[in-house]
Amino acid sequence: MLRQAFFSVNAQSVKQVETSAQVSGSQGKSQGRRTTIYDIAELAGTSPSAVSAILNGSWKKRRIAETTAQRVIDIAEAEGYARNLQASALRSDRSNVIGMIMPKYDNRYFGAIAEQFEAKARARGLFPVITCTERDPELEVAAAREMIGYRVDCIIATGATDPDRITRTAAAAGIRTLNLDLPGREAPSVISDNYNGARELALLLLDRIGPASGPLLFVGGRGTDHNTAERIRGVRDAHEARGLALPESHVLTCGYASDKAQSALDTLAFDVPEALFVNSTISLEGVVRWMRSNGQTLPFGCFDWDPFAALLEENVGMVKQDVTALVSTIFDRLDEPSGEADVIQIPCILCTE
Amino acid sequence: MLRQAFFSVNAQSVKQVETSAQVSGSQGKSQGRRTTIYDIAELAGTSPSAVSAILNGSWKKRRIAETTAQRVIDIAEAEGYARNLQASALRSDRSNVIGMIMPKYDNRYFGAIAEQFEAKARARGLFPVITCTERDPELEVAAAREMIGYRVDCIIATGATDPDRITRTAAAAGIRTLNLDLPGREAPSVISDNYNGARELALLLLDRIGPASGPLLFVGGRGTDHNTAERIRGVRDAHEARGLALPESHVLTCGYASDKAQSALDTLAFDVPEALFVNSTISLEGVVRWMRSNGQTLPFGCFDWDPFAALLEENVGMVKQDVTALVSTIFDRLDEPSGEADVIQIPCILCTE
DNA sequence: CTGAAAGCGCTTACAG
DNA sequence: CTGAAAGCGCTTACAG
Repeated sequence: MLRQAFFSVNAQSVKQVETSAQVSGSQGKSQGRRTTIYDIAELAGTSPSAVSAILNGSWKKRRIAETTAQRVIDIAEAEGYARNLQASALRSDRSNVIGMIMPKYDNRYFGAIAEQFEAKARARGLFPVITCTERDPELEVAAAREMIGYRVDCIIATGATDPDRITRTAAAAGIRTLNLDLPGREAPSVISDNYNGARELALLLLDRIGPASGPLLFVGGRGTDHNTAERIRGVRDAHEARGLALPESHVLTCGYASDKAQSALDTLAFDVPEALFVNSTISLEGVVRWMRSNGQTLPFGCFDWDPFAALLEENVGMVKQDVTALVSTIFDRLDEPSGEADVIQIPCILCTE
Repeated sequence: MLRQAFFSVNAQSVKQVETSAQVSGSQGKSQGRRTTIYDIAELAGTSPSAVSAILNGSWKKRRIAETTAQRVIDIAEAEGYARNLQASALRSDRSNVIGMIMPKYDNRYFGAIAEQFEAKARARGLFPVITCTERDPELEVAAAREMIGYRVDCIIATGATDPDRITRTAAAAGIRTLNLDLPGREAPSVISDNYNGARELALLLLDRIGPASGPLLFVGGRGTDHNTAERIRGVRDAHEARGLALPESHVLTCGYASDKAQSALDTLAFDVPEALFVNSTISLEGVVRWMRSNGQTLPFGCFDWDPFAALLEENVGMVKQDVTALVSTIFDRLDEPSGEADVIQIPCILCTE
């Protein structure tokens, strides 16, 4: 670990830092109180009420003189005024913060959801706040409680293990909840059409390996979660459509961690089938690692898309969830009046490469 | 798009939703005011001050009767009380929120930083808040301003285009700033040792293609950003160490988007060199797409690691940045007294597979 | 040892 | 049309 003055490693600029330390040191606390609307009111020769209205944009209805408004805005700028949004939220009972709870950031699906959620939230004038809870049910409610404490306007529970618990906790504080990716019974949900996505991908795989070839091996996910259950149902129906059966032994719901998938394959009690249906890119990491270390090159399909996994030679197809539609639909549901606790399903896109 | 009652698609559970709509409707607003410390004080027959102390944990120093404390805690629980953290922060001038600004969520490096940042923040009793700014300098300061408005205790600017602007904006409100991944001159920074990581990877590539083979092609990144400049310097020095020169024409700093990398290769004015040094997994996406559509299989090395890209046949090596060390070092710097604006560099890990 | 009171920085009906 | 005043839900010195 190297420790050095700024850019000193860089041959291009050996210049030393001069002001920085003092600057950051002298600002803030030592400079005394932060500027408030009272300071600005005094400076501008008007009332705090007027300043408040001008600075939060509600002044058009207040018929405040254009010149006063401009003066106040200029002074605020010059003073480096930053409205205290906590105080504002406390008083007005609207935080303008929208929270999202997310399991992980380790795949493109959740990453894309996070980015689009933030963009859409900002477009509505809301401040987006995301927190990731590692698929841990306790952490999920703890994070929800925290967001409730900060009085967010709404919580979107993405891929939550127990969305209904979050909904009930939030409801007790008068805060709405919406479910994304994994459905709940007590709040509106938007999820992918897992059944049809999985069914199409399974048909593609079965037709690739040919009619005489046995059943697929399903790898990954939690047997208890709604999406995995639906995908298994889709895979099973695809088998049936081709006159095959999917035995229980061929369904390895070993969880989402990649090691789990790898060791599930290592300890398989029978010959590995001719093609694999992998239930997430995370599980796929373990599957491909297992193939590489066992000299196998089995065709696979994966529910969820990743740009590099798509380029692997064994890849037959990937199901890409329609993040744009998912996120925009969840924002539409924010506007629904009462909030029927039904679920909207969004079709997936099958990417064959 | 299907819209349906919960689970009605699912053959396993056709049960209809009964209570949900009413439950979420009757809670909150319609139920009247949310519970406050005054309500609880009345219920418990004690003072709001005592309730406040008990519920925020400061009561040990206040020698409050064990029984009173327990009674208050039970009542709070029963009433579904959620402390208003805004009010608490406003009064105590400590929000206990720590903010992070992040460019994107579309690669494993930033995803891992986000997860570890959150874990470490929670371990310190801080509420982590991340917001992603799409490499847009204006959005970066806008997001910083927003966080300042909510009076976060500290902002960590990760991979920021103009960290110093964020530092100055925050300093005006008395809020500290720390830089991660990309350094600034006006706040403490923690970054990867880009020079040595790039140099080692370039040596690996050069030795792979052999002594007679020409220079590498450097693809991706912004010429203006510190990390890219350092990596180019490392690649250049590696060439020199092998008695080669890296011509300017072989440095394609075409930005971070994958399309940019692809079209930079498409419009290359000379024959493509024998191996590529790719300056991020995002650029690598475009590079590999270009190779696939041009029937090329050039060995590449990439600065940044991705589990699937690592398995591509053309991959020679990937530089994995040490996220654990980066994040724990940035939290160490949070504890430093004044805040020297120097930069600490963390060595990278070269993954050859 | 405990509670009453002031005040954090805003917003917003309300009276002038 | 504008400003004084009350109050959002807490915390914390301070007096009893």
